[in-house]
Amino acid sequence: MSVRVRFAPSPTGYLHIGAARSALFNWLYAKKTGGKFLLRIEDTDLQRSTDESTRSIIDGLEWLGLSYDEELVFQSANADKHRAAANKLVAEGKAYRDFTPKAERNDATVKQGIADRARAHAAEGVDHRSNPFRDLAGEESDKRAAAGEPFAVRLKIASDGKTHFDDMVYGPQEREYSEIEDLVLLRSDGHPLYNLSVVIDDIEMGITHVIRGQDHLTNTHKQILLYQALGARLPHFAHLPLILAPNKGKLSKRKHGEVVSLTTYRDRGFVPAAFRNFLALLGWSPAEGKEVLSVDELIAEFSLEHIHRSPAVFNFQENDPRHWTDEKALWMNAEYIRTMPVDDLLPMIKAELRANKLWREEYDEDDHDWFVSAVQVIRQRFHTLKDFSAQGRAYFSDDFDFDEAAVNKNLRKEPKLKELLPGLADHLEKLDPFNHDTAEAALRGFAEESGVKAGLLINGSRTMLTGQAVGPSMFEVFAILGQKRSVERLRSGVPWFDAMNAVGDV
RNA sequence: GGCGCAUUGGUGUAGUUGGUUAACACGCUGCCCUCUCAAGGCAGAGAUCACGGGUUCGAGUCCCGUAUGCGCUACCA
Repeated sequence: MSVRVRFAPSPTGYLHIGAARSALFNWLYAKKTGGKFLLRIEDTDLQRSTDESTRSIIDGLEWLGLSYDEELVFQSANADKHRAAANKLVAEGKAYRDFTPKAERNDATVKQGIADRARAHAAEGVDHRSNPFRDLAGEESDKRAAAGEPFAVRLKIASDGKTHFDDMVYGPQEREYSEIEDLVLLRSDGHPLYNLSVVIDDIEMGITHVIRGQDHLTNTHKQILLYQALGARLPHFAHLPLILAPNKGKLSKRKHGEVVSLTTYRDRGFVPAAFRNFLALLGWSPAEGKEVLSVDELIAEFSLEHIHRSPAVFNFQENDPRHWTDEKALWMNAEYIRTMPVDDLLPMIKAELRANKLWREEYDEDDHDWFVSAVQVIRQRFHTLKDFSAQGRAYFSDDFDFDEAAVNKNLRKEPKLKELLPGLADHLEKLDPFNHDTAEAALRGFAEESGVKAGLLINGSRTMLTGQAVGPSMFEVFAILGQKRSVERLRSGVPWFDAMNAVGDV
């Protein structure tokens, strides 16, 4: 039987990186086994589900390159099937109507409420099979239902025995029935609940392997009971270790903000392949040590056996712009930016420049070769796509900012540069041809005849031409910017002439 | 409260029939390269493998206990 896996997020917000990783692992498993990867939106919680969120999930998967097979399934569309299944279980005596009035719960205190109730039950000796309606006669139950009395439907779980399954990641698991309450399948308003819906939908969609977060590990036992009650064949289960915050707590948007949202990485200039690669390494590692892996390599290397069981910490420092997300993710992105095939990178840079009004159509036409060579040079030290429009701005526009510290360090510190730089411009202007080597010879010659170190002119030029203190080799910069712009910028004197006497504001 | 899962340097991980100085990547430090910053090369710091017992000639690897963290326990998903 061929593999069918699914990613089943609930559309109650942005796509969380933990969920994105689940999607990735499901997708990789499908590709690895030649199976199908399906997407199901679990929107049964109507109050909290939004179209916007669904949109962002789909966009996020697309951005990561995780395309799904077959039609997108909305769980809410199957509600009737879920209800029918529950009613069938009632008719078969495998589930029962519970006429106990619904207890109101406050979302904020549920966890505490659960613990309190459990403690109280233990103290009073109340067990999970003590529901008074559990063994209500069928006729009586039908009569009360027909009379319009509200009821929830609960699965009737046997008093003795245990469920077990062999998790593909966590190994053999078992749980006593006595630990499991008769779970509610249908709310008293007829609304099907999560455990019922997933099981029915997974059966319906022919899912063979359920790969999801470890937070569902213990729920699996309840779902197995449902599969059995429904007489359905069990899928294989594989649970994934959770991704935690640096303090080993839960990673949540509430507490940690946008670092946990996949779209943040897109918006902050990540190359999708780089982030996908990084995500793949959270909780899984390839058999061989190699960590930078193309999609094809990921697929070839991927196996559930190499997923490990302890939770992974997603390392980042809040309030520190330099370490706003995991350093390894940042490194991975830089690695991709400087080493990936330039043709794959170009469209992303184009989009970035376009968004900042720095794109010119000539870059696709007459100036294409120039554009490629400029990218080849500057991408070497960039970390995100954003850098192309920020630090890289001077390569694409004459309107760029000067870094204050760079101006102080490379220009203001040596007043002689006020004359030297225009002097250098005069020499460069005469060059024919103008290129890396001739520019270097001219600069070094001029430095010697002026009695100054070449480095002084080089660093001064860097700041005059790019506004920055750091960047590629200066002669490469001259070559990229070309003779005309190099000469103009050397003569412009903008950032420091005026500021020398004045207040220092550029 | 109960049940479950986990615990290897700061982080991600390797180590899966128990057997040399616990390996790799990111990060960090230093040196080289050099016009700056990266990249790259070289060198280095950093782990009594959560803790305590036990089994064994020998344990990160097996067993028991403890602690800590996380998850589940709901007419949430």
